Amino acid sequence: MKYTIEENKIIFDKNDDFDAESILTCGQMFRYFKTDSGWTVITGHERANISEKNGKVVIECTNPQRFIDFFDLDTDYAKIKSDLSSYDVLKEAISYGKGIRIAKGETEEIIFQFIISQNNNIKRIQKIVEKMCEVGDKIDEKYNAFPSAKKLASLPFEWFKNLGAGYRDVFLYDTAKLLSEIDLDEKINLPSDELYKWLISIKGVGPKVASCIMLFGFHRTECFPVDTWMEKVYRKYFFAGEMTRPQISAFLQEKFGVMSGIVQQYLFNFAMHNGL
DNA sequence: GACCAGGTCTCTG
DNA sequence: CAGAGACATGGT
Repeated sequence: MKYTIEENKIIFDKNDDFDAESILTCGQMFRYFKTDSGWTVITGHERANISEKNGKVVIECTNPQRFIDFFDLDTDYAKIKSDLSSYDVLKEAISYGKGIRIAKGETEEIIFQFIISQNNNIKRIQKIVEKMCEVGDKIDEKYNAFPSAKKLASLPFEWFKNLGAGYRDVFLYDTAKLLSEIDLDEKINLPSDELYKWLISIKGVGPKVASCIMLFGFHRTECFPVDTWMEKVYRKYFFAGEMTRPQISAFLQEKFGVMSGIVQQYLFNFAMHNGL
């Protein structure tokens, strides 16, 4: 996508390949906020305010380079959508969510946040996440960063109990200890099968959460997370016999290859917002 | 007051 | 390996 950088702003023409609301609310991140002029999104220690003015999209932010990467602006989503539209079953979902892009989240916070997401709803996930951010580094007057694993590992179990996270509190506590003792950067270049095995070895991380972490936290687009919504989608549009969720994931992954994660987001977004 | 939410863990056959 | 039940909490 063509864009220009002016000081702390990324600016480009309003177009069909970028829709802030779709990108932020399609279930790949949790720290976004509706504002008077548009949206605010937080990733790591960076903040962006997205608005539209005179046919331009303006991303005013703490770090333009980070948000060019975060919003994957150098990837050609027009071509991706064009290619994927050869599948009839995807046309409606792509048309509905045409402005979606897969964001590149911060790995560590994605791990914590998707552990919270299991058997939970997005509103409550956000509430718990923001509660955790009370102990995060200050970004500005209004927002804090999500706390680091090291910071979390320094807090007593009692603190986790009071998050309102329910039975997931022990998962968060254990994961904080675990992540504070390793170097996540060493995981970035692991082959996907090894990365997956490592992730599901974490308590509270199963096949679905591991897939989400790989897709949103490691940008492994060959992953196909299957949750309640995707199971419904499978039954309605792809049914090829009774399967468990991991089997459905493998089946669709086989079908869509490296496009899996992107396909999944179009379908998930469409299913969630249209109820199926 | 069930039922569900971007599931996972543990135990069992 | 697949199936069943438990699991905290908050919203319809």
